[in-house]
Amino acid sequence: METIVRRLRPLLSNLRLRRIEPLWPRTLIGDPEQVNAVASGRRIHDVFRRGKYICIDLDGPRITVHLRMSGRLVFDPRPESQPHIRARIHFMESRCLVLVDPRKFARIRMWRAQEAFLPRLGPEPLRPETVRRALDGLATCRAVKTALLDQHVLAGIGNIYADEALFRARIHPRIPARELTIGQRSRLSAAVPQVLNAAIRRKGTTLNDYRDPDQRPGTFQQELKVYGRTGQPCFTCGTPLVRIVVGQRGTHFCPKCQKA
DNA sequence: CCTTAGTCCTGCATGC
DNA sequence: TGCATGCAGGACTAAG
Repeated sequence: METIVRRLRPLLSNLRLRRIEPLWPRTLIGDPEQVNAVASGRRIHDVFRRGKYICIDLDGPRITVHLRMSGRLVFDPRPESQPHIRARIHFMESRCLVLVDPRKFARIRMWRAQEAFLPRLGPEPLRPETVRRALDGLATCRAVKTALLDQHVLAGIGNIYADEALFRARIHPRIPARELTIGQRSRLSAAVPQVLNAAIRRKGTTLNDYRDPDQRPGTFQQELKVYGRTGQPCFTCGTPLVRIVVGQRGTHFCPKCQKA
């Protein structure tokens, strides 16, 4: 999302919104007529990211886009276009931002200025001190991996990056969050921002669907140590990596480096 | 409040 | 080859 926002910001700044056109009804939350009545004609003055939400601030209201797993944004697509277009955001300047999403999970939402923007999200996990504070605030017996994925605890960590951070911190994903030792907390606090910032430098992780608004893939998949490597040897110790389910999520780890 | 399970969806991998 | 089946997954909601 960070990579997408960085690409999107210069493309969208100062454009004036004409209309949001949902093609799959559930993609746009709320009544399209009302949404457009509020948002139409307004100028974009900021584009940024909060957690996994892309935020587009107009003069007053805010548009958020959540791409979930398979969503993509395409700016000014060629006329021949592509399948799975779920919504189009049209601008007065004859430009267009298209949401493509095979699985139909992505959502666009308009927020009025006076209402609280976004769900209650935890802090951004890009600095060790922030992550450390969040981990120390956890009194939960849930698995540490489940806590990392909880957007109320920290906002923006997805399944891939949770597995990668836990591997780098040498922590078993099922350890109850409140039972983490001081050493484990320190290692995880360092590992989470390390993984996320490295992925941002590599412009994201492209496994199947992910592309930036210019349709360029990321390259962080080359740096993955455990995610999607079930049965392959651990880069540290050679032990075959294991896949389990934690909090209904596929979870990849090294049974030797990440002891229970 | 805390936690878990179910829901939404389709493309792709797998197996017969 | 063709078909059926099962699985993945982020956030929300309902239920325990």
